[in-house]
Amino acid sequence: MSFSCDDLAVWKDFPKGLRILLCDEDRESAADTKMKLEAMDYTVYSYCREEDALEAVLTKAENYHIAILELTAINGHCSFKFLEMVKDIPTIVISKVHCLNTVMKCIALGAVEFLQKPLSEEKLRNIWQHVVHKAFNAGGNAISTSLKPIKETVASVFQIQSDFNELNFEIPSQFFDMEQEHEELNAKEKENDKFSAPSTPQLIKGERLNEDENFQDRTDCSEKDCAIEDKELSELPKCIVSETKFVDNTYNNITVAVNSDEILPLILEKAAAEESKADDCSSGHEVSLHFLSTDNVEKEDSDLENLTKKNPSNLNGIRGSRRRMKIDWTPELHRKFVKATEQLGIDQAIPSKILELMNVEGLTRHNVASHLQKFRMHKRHILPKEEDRRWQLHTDSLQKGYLQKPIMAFPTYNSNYIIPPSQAYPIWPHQTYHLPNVQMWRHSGLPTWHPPPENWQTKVYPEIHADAWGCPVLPHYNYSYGQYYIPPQGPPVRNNGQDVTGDRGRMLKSSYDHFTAEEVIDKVVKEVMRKPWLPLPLGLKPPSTEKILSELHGKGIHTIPPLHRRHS
DNA sequence: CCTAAAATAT
DNA sequence: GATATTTTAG
Repeated sequence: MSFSCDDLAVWKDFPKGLRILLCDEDRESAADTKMKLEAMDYTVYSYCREEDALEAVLTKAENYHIAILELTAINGHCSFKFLEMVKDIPTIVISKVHCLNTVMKCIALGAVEFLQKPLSEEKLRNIWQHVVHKAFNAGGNAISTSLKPIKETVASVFQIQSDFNELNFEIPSQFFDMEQEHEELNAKEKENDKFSAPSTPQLIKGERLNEDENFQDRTDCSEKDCAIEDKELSELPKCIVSETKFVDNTYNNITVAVNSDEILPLILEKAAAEESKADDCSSGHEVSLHFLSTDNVEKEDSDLENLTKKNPSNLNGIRGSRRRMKIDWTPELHRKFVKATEQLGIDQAIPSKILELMNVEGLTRHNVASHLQKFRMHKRHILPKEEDRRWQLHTDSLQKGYLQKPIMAFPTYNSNYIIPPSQAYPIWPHQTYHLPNVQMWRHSGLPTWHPPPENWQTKVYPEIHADAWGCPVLPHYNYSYGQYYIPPQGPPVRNNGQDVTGDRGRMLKSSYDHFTAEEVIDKVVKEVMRKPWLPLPLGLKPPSTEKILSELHGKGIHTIPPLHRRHS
């Protein structure tokens, strides 16, 4: 049970009765702290050993609203086990240690605050705010009601960057992936300004603003004090360190594009959903990024509680994850990508340029590079080398031009044909379109293979795209499976609604006119190979035994084990 | 900065 | 288990 806004709403004399887990090895200070807290009508559960505290939390996390953990350097080393493991309870670290590195690490590990011992009543008084803060962030009412569109969000992230320079506070570069993280960190600063987080005079943020030295130079802490050395800090796994940036990253209902599998993606996705709604209305069709998250927007269960249940892998909380938000390569986005790629031509189509041309907010070069990689692989798969070669032998010069470029040919843009926006893309199946449907053949309007029309290159069949990534040719399939017949045009063959193709046929339904010929073939081949026992798709004639045998013979296979002959 | 390959997430 | 995307490494 995570603490939510609802809980807060019914809590009469909040924060009285706040349940605090206190873990301090120093009995004296523990007692002192406990006393102070109890004076404020907090309920304190005190532990001396980290292990005990940990066990208590892991057993019954809902028992505690907030944790106060003392960090002691033993032989110059601190244990961060608690911070590492406990993710769903706001944890305040208290310590005598005060070197920035240690503080940093704690924050990186998700601590909501770092308090210098000895603790004063003053420092402890406002710790309840962390609980509230968490409740707000738990996806309750406040958040769901007024989400900003993601575009704005992202935009704000970028604008903020300029503020950053004024801070004079540099995060060691090893902390961040240089592309965007700075912006994200900054967003945090800005957000903080808007809606101040619980803080005490010694909050890190304050230090950042005032400190003139940069982080690396900040080694003024004595060796004793500084439990963690720079080296160790720098060796912190990025995944952990990068979490720094989303500590307290959301305030109020404003969202910042940062990493978190839990809350933020949900928010972002909602925002994205809202935006796409808006897009539907306006025909302006700006491409925007859609971030994927683990959880489904449609479901309105945005409670942290629910979220955390769904993701038991990490010990939950707002600070669970590290991965960058996934980008949903929607058909629209992909279309932009392809367009940019086309425009650049094969030589120039590199991530940075594509990115530039695409001009999509928030998209990174990495994203593009990755997509490009996939795109190329896709091509490669569709036009395997060997087939490629064969193909060349059997085609006229017109086509050679395309195919000689081995794998990743970027055909020239075909100006003779204007692709209707509605049909031209997506070139790939989108996640939501799901699987190959063999019956695509019926609708695809693919030309009968063998005699390609002379104007092959310029003629575009209704549902074939002048795909940027290769000629819409179907070489190898023809080769290995023999001829197939597709009604050259006209309405799809329905066969009186009867499903001649059995199981394969059932997969019909998606809109295959979104696919290129290649893709259709690719899918069919895959499907057929996956379930060879099913009948071939309508119009696809199985190769004759003779053909197969001679083919195998040509490949040096002269004997066929009985099993392989069962169909003959 | 680019690409390929490995790691992860879905 | 396959696929999509991110991260890492060269």
